[in-house]
Amino acid sequence: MKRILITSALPYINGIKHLGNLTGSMLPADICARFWRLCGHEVLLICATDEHGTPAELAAEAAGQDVQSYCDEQYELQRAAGIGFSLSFDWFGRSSSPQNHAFTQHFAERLEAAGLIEERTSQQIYSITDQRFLPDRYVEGTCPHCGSAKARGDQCDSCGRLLDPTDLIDPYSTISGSHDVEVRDTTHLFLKQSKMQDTIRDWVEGAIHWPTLARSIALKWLDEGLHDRAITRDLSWGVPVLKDGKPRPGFENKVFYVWFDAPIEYISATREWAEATNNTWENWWRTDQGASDVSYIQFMGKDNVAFHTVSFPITMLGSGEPWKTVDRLKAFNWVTWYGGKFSTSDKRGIFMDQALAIAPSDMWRWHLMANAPESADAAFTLEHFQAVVNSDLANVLGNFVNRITKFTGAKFDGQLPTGGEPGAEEQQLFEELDTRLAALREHHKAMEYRKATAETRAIWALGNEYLANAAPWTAMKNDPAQAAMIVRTALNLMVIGAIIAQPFIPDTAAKILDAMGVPNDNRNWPKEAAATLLDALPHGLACAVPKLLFAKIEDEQVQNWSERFGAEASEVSKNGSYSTR
RNA sequence: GGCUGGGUAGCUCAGUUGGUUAGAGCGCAGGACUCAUAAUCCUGAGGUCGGGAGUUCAAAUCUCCCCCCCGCCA
Repeated sequence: MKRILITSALPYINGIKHLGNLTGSMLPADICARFWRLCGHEVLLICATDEHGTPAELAAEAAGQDVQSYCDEQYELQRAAGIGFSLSFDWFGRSSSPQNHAFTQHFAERLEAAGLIEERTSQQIYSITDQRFLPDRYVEGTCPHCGSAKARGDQCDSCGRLLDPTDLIDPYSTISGSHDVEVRDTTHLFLKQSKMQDTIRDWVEGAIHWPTLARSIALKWLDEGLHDRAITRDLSWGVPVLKDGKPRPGFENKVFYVWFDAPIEYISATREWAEATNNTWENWWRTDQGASDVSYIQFMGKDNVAFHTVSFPITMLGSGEPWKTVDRLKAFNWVTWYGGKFSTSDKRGIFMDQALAIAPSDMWRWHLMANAPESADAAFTLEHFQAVVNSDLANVLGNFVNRITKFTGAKFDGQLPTGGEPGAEEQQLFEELDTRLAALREHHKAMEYRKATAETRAIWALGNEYLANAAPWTAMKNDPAQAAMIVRTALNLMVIGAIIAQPFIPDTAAKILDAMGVPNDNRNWPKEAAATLLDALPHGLACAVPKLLFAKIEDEQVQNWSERFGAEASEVSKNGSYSTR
């Protein structure tokens, strides 16, 4: 039995996530976790909300709430959405937890002790109206190079030049629009990433199980040279900065930067889980306390790769302590809404709660993984969703289950028939199933979910093919024993089809397995040869006809959703808000 | 401007270390069956593999140049 730690990138707290966010980390992490659990391994699946930072404060303000209660509320909404999608997190934590405060402060302390932290003073724009320092992207003004009036603090879109907010002429706050701003000195803790250059390079070069995309991103950062980064901010909501257990002098009104404390929450959330369930977190994260045999897999969107392959490892390795670092990681591209970006402000796209309100979670899970943005961005369209769901789920799987269970009900009194012996037709089926099961397993191990769904579907289709070839309705007339054997084989095949479908469509798979009375212990990933698997159910077993598994999606529904969610070939806006933050 | 990734049948995508007639699903056409959610099964049509040049007995697959798309970085 292996021990497998799986983390999903943390969804940001400012509202329910859209389908793209779900597809890029939370859903595939869940698929992966479910697969390995079915294989009998010990899995710990961790996720949490990422709650700190300016966007959270502003979102709370916009909602007319204090940050704490805003986060409390949003956390519950996101947790509920996760449950709605049957995401099997062992723990869904919060980066604002006391555990994360403690770990974040601990890491900072260790990094300082290792000589990797120093205080530096720099100039930033302070908005008197908003009473806060403005992060680069919240300052706009006139570009000193090209004169464009709409240059952002980090970059001018007009001439493409990178800027420092203090370069801007007549800067103003994008929060309030106020020009009542000034340049102020502010002191922050800087993490001397440059000193970790060689350590990180060695570590990345030893990471042989990473996809090339992740490696190249990490190496690119290293080749360009790591910059020292400020890991604190002038905010009140976040992890306080301490020195010897007390507020650090000069940092009373500062907190750690959200990107510093967020990944640490992977560890903290594990601790939250351990404390709540009477388990231990150390044997998952400390290689000196049992974590050396843990296999750690991370899921994330492409935009998060650098933080997971460089920044977070610097925190861990820089501490000088034996932390478990990532072994394998899976990064996804974007899901787009009809080729454009999902956009909250333009009401374009579907969010997790809305999705659940219009179709069952299994439909979304299946479609999103069958079209996962693994090699490139993938466009989500309602028309494609309808086509895939109707074909794969309703027609191929749903109809197969329905036809064989109904036939059993009508001709065999609803009992798994006995009698008859498998022949050439079955032999061929066994061989094909063996081949396909092996392939499916490999695709899951490789975390290739487009391929895994295609293979899963092919196994369901085997059921329809087999019935067409074996034609039990014909055999029924002249050779009842033969018909019994065919029906028995098909019912067993249906159960295998449900068992292997569990990672993708757990709710539906459970309906099928429940109807067949398959006990939980017998729902594990199939290991035996097909010949054995296809006569595994006890003869005489009562087989119920499950309620219709999938109602087809009608054209009128697509039409209706289209109008509701702004489906149209949207213009791709360069700065659309896709990211979770 | 630099760097990933992508550009393969109408659509969405596979194509391992270069090697016999380039594959799958959907869609389309024809046929079969009638157990089933007018579902299913079989067969077929359809591609000069973004463009050009080169290496090779042989290139979607390697090299060079160019064009287009998403993204990251400067």
